[in-house]
Amino acid sequence: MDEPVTKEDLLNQVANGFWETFPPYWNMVRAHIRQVAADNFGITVEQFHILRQIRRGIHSGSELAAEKRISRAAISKAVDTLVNQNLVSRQENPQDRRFTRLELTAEGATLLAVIFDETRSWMKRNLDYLSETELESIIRAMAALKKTFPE
Amino acid sequence: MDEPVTKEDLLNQVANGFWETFPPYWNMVRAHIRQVAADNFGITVEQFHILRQIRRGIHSGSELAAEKRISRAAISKAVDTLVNQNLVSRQENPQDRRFTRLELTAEGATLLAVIFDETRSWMKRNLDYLSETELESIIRAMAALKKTFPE
DNA sequence: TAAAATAGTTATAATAGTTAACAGTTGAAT
DNA sequence: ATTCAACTGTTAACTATTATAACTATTTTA
Repeated sequence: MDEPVTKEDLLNQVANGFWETFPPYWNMVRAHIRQVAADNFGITVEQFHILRQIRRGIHSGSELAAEKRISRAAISKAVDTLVNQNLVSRQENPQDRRFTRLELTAEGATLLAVIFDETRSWMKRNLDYLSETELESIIRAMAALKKTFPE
Repeated sequence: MDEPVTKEDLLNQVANGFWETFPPYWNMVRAHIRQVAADNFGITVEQFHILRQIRRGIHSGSELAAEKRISRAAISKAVDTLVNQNLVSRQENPQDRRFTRLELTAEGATLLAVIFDETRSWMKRNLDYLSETELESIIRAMAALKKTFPE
């Protein structure tokens, strides 16, 4: 009677454990990004996320707003500052002229790659304390979590 | 040669998979909290986190600031609004009068419990699509991740 | 006991978000 | 074909959140 067996038990364990795991880990990563991105490149964590989404293939403001769940107006202003820093370019889309296609500039792509590399190294150093079995469970957990995303 | 075997491979899989998993999941949860907390109770996600930390046993502003990695001044103002809403009380600490001990009021504790319950139900509905094996891998992954936290 | 350190607050300024209103563009229903 | 609805992106006005710096009060330490 010391092992959880029912699915209900497992669901409760995940729901309860969530708060002690995800927010602290996420805060830790954010703090690292903030340090690397702000101290070395003068961009904020939020700007980093916008650059990241553009690299992922999200090229319109509305999609960015939906992804980050903030207003289009807020995205418009945030993109403004990235364009002023020459990290992002706006281009008219001839197919549908309502859209403005956002692209990383060469400078933006390089900056993002540096931050990603730095963060990957830091993350790997951090995870190196774990066993191969533990790493495998994290990989399986990530695959499972993706299934719960909407749409 | 289609299965990863070295630890280096596993570390890379975790570091690369991170971005497609943690930020979207965290955004999803945040959006849910925002909806429940804002629409029903008029508090923001950040205020919810402060209430949550106080319930966890963090009772001073400086500790809250360190945990959330924001300034003491910002915490002071955030606590102000929670006190004005009668969700948190400030009490002088006779042992060390520099400190102000923060406590949840009865109203604050109730509100927090309602949001937690609601979020747990939502999270469980969401995770219900997963198999027991998948849920177990998430539980193991959370335990592993905790080991990487500092201090 | 004087000096350094700590907790918390206030004032000011910058940043980032919101809603509302608007212009331009596209698609769809008559 | 034309009008109407929907969508994209922007601006304006406002609010909220944060940081920095200066300050008070208190405690610790050298």
